[in-house]
Amino acid sequence: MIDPDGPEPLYRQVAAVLRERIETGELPPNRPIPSILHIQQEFGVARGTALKAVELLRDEGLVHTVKGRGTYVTGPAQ
Amino acid sequence: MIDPDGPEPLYRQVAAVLRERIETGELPPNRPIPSILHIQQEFGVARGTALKAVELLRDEGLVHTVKGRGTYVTGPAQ
DNA sequence: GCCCATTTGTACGTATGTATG
DNA sequence: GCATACATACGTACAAATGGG
Repeated sequence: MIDPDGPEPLYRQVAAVLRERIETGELPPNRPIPSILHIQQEFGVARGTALKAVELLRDEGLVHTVKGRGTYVTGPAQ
Repeated sequence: MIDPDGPEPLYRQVAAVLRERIETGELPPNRPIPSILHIQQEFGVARGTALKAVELLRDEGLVHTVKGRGTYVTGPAQ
């Protein structure tokens, strides 16, 4: 899934996996993506790394975050 | 503000600026100094450099750090 | 309104790898 | 070789917002 020894930073690798799930529709619009804790556990990365990955997707406009609730896939019509 | 090409190490230059702000009262006792992230951005240095600058002030007793909260100016009566 | 769990945000400490002078 | 500097990564802690009971 992700390669800790690869040249690509972990947070970029994690972001890439999530990005693909969004683009394939596995994570549909207006639905929450996995929480930071879930991402931590699934990919075996630290909190900061998971946060950075989600931050990247947010900067790309793919997702939007509601504090205290979660991060959601941004629909095409947003 | 700071000179990346100067002979003085960056972390010392950053520390010097913060030290002056404390001594002039711009950063008053028992008040937080800028966070590591803020220092990074303001001075355009890396995280490690910002950390090292604050570490220097801490060694001098000018500030004290509370993990998870921030770094504060140490009052005269401490 | 209050407590509590969940989730996100922010913050610090530390460590490692790489590059430069 | 060493000090400086940057980027990445892990771990931990405190704060704020949300929602359910």
